[in-house]
Amino acid sequence: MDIKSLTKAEEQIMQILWQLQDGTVKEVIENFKDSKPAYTTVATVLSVLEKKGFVEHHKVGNTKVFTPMVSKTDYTKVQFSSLLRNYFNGSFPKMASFFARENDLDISDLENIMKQAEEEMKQDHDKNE
Amino acid sequence: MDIKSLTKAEEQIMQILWQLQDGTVKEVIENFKDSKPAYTTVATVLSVLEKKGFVEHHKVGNTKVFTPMVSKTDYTKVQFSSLLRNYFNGSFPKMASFFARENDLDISDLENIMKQAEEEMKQDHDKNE
DNA sequence: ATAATTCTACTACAAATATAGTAGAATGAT
DNA sequence: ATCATTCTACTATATTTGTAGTAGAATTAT
Repeated sequence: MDIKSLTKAEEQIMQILWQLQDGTVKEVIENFKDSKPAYTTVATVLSVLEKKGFVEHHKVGNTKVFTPMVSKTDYTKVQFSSLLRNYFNGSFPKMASFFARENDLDISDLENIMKQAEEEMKQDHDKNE
Repeated sequence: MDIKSLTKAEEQIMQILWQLQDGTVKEVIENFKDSKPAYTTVATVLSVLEKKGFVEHHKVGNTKVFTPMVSKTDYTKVQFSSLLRNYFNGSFPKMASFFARENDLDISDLENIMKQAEEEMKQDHDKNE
């Protein structure tokens, strides 16, 4: 089965879980930046995420600890390819030039960016940030 | 007011309108690749899009011709920045290295890609594809 | 001008999304 | 043990999304 899409609320919670590695409902709430949603709201979304295969849980005492089953990297792949396909004709150079234009960068800036990308590549990028 | 997000169905129709420049319900349906939705389905989605400010229409005879009010480029900006921000820490080099890894590219491939990006930049990219 | 076709306006409705309340079980504090 | 707290399970509900039907107006074909 392939990876489903996340809704806004679901994505927000996955972002927190990816960052925490895993967490309880309570911990997820604590990591909400802005206004905290109700405990039950988060619990409900998490159970939807579980149904969708994005998380699993194990119990510690009577508390569920949720763990991502889809890595941020895997979900990134899906999102990235769909953006590339639908908005840049599948061409990464198109995307790069779009970025350059949007930020008023010139050729030398682009070259600089490539250098940084090379640096990034040397690191183990699989832990994602 | 800033640009809202598009749902799947809405996005599909916007993609067609962006491609056609403008079009009637009928023309939009004709441009559906796979199974064509009902006339009224498309009409309903278009009126939602109008409410959201994504399209406007003028009449030709008694037929509505819909025109995008948000350009593909503007919507691309929103989508692109949100992906960059949420999945690459806002760093384009990170995104570039992600792309490189995903496609087993090495440094020289990346340089090549940059060349292509430069070429893209020389063209008038505002008409988007 | 009458029939067939095409569109619009309005309405309908099931499924998904976003959000949260309540009741009661489990756990912890004194 | 009893009270307070914390969690879960289940239920609830408003809103949005996806999809389309129906009635009737406008247009086109004969």
